[in-house]
Amino acid sequence: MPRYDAARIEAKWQAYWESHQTFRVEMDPAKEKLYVLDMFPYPSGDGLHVGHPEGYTATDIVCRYNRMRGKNVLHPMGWDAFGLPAEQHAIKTGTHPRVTTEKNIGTFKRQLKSLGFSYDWSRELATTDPDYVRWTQWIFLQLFDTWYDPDYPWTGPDGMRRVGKGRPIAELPIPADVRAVLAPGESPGGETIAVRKYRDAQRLAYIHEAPVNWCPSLGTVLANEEVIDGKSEVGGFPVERRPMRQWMLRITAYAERLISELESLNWTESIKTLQKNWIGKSVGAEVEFRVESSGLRVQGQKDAQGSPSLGFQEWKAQRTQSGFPQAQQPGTLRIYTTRPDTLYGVTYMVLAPEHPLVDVITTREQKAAVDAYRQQAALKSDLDRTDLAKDKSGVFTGGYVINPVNGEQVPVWIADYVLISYGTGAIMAVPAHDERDFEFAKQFGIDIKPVVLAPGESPGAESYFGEGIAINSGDYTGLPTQEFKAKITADLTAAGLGREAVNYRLRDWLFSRQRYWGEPFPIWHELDANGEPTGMVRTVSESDLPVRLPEMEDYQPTGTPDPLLSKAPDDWLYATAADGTKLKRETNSMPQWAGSCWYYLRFCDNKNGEQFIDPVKEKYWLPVDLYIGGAEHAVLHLLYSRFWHKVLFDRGYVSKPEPFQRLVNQGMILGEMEFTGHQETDGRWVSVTDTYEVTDDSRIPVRNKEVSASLASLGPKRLTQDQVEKRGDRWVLKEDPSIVVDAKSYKMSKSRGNVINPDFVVKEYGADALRMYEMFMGPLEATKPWSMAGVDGVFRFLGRVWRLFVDERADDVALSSAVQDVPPTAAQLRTLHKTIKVVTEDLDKLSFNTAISRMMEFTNEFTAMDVRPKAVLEPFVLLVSPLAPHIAEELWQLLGHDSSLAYEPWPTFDPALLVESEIEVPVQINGKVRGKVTVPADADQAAVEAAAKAHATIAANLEGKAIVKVIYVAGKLLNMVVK
RNA sequence: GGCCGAGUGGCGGAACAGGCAGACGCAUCGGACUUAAAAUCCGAAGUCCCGCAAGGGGCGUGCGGGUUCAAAUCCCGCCUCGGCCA
Repeated sequence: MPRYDAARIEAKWQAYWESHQTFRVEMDPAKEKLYVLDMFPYPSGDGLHVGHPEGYTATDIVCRYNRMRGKNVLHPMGWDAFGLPAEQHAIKTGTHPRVTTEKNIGTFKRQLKSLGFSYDWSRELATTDPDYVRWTQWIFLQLFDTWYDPDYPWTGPDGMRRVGKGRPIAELPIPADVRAVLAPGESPGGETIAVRKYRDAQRLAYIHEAPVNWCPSLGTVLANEEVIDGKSEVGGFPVERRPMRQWMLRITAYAERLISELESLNWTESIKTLQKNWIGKSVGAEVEFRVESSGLRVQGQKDAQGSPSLGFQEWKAQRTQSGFPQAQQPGTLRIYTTRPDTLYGVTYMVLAPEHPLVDVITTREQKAAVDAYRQQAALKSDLDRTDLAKDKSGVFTGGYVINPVNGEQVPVWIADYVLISYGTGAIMAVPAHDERDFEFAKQFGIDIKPVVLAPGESPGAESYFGEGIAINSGDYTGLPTQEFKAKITADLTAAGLGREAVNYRLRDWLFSRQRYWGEPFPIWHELDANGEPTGMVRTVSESDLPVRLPEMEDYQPTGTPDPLLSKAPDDWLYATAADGTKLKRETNSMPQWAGSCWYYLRFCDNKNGEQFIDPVKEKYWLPVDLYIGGAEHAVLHLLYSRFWHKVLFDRGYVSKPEPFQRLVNQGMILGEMEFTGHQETDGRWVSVTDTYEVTDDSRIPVRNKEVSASLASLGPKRLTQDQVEKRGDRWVLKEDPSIVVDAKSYKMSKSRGNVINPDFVVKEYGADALRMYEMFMGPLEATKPWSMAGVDGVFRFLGRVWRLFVDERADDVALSSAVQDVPPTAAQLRTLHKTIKVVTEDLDKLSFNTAISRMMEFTNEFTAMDVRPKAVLEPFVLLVSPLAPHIAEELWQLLGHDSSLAYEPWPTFDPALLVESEIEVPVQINGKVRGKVTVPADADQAAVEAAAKAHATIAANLEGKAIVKVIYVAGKLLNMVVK
């Protein structure tokens, strides 16, 4: 009984592809290339999830289809293998993370292979491979060796003219005053400490003392996303803000290009918007306010120009001459604002609590309060500080500055709603026209001074946050916001008091982790005679890469903010340079993002021992033509890789400015739909809409979704589909339709117990059925719920395809007698060619679900036929093959072919064969379909009209009415408007 | 609160550029095959009303309006859900 036996067929063909190296690919300049990439997975201990094969199947279909279309297809797979879980496991069990990782990779690889994906496995790589780490570190050295010159005009290999380029640090001009600084024993013109420091401060990879989320209880630093309400997401332990020495990557230098060069990419607008919003460009102005010189501390202080403290007017006069300085000068406060048009409405200033000027400006009387506030603010994360819903807090410093436009004295506050990392870390507050300033001023009783009038309004409103017409603004009064901004920015620039400034929400990338299981930095710190760091660093030479991870005695956190690698053995940690300098290794490690930033490059040339990629191969394979992965990486991963790519581009290592030409996010797969009822302890059912708020001694019925959280105490109960039915737009209990139940699909999660294991599906239904189902569920990009019954449905379809060819009642697997070498009929040819057309067009659109529908229709039609011409079935097998490759190969072989169909030419359709001789035209009266008429395909309007009038129902509808108008859409529809 | 996306039968979904709403699949119901079942094959089916029936009619794409001969599709105003950001 040769039934469709997925297990047998799939094992057979997977072995065939492997032994024949069917999908091995090499560069071939004679052939057009196609690079199709999946976001490689983190090999977790849980194994593959049904969400993974969704994207992988989509890319695999595209690859198999395009191979048949003659493209040279690169389709690799690898592992994003550094990551926290393996290290957490090491902390618990002492198992080396590499052991855990390799084991997990083994599982993932077995699972992926069982799905029959046409990867070129010879290109497999893991970010943890020492050979890969070597080049990740090498790229880090390029970042370290690069500074961004924002004014450099150049034309790239892509032919585009740009201003701004990442250039070798050796080309960085050293200002004379830096060159002039000589430490004892240094001679002019050499590599002085001052020059080195100057360079280090300009590099794309630089060391920065930055406040981070330090969680003492967990012994680690946490990412912002891992901190909720000032507590660790895991365990709920307190988290401190604490400044730590960190490696940063200067991604902000590329912010503008990361926005503008999105333009040419074939990504959905929504992902582009997501990236743009993340980068968050704003154009405004920097303005300097003079610190009031009557203040105690400022007295006698010298200002920037070296002259004794000047009065406000003299200072202004001097500024008009000198222009706006590059950096904030002593005796002034520099702020960033997006609304320079509201300068006349400033009633106070706010410094971030960490702002260095706080120490200078705070008066003796206020010092205690300010110190206390700073301490308290240090404990909060940026997220908590800017949360709009929270009460505003702040303290007056006692100091004042002078508003440059009107000479008014303005009090200076500190408040944690201003972040040190955004703009200049200080703002001018205009409570009348900024929501947060308004809330703050209300709370502390500060003046509110309206200077913008909403269009069409009359004065009187206390606050207005939009654009409008200026009032109470000196000579600027009457100007619309946009004009005002432009004019005052120009005036401030001319007066040396301000300048236009662009700011980004995007921050430089914090690139350090205190973990073991990550790439070590190829960096040495110089030590002085006492073994203390001098602040000078040097790089590990390229020939000494990779810097391997040391073997550790254990993986327990240090209990201090010191990275785990600081516990490494001394022979790893210390060295002496050829010049006798004592060196200590950098002990931070790189974040998981690092490895995933450039894996798409290495796939093109994964065995190269000389270079991270051969430029010839880079030119041939890049960019990635189609990149598919989850939307959770829509921002960070894509932004980071684009940034690295652009640096490599500027430095001449890659020839294309962008790595991923087309990007598609697959939607999330939810668990099966669940029906949940809620039951009282005594067994009575409670409607979801009638939940009870449980108070101390009574239950108050409410009709309020918000309290559904309290349902847990009432005992939610899973119901089966036959216990419920739909009434209107809600689901109710069958036995008591007054009880409304919940009907919802949830995210798959271990705790909910609704996770589907692909191994199970493959075992029960086969890989082809799983692949087909994943594609048949709905559009690739949509979120959609899993349904095991749906898997069963496509499995039955594959069985029908099987029986189209194979007689199940025969003893051996052989072609059915219905499959004959006879010429197809015109109708059969039409069906075939229509199927070829639809499937081809759908695959081009990644519209897999409709392609499958069409194949089902084909199958249904031919199942009914006793004679099935081979000439029709053969092309059909080819159409099926990208989606269900195993069964297709098997049927192809049954049809008498002795090699894989993987490179058979894709069937083409003949439009002439699609033409029908007769067509059915729906006939409408006043836009409502009243009947259909069948006419020859070439019938003209008159013929269709005549046929329509002869139609009984239509004739009845026309009776006694006058035809006012007739609309005829050729071959599609006839609409008669009657009165 | 802001930005992006989505709401179509019992369920997943289809409908190209405004032209027959519900393709295809699941679940359901009926029939055939079978001693019986499974499997398979054939068929019915948005919903309400009229009719013995063939058939005919009303209502229908989250809600309310609008444009049009014609709206799931375009416009205006809402509601709900999802994602991202705050």
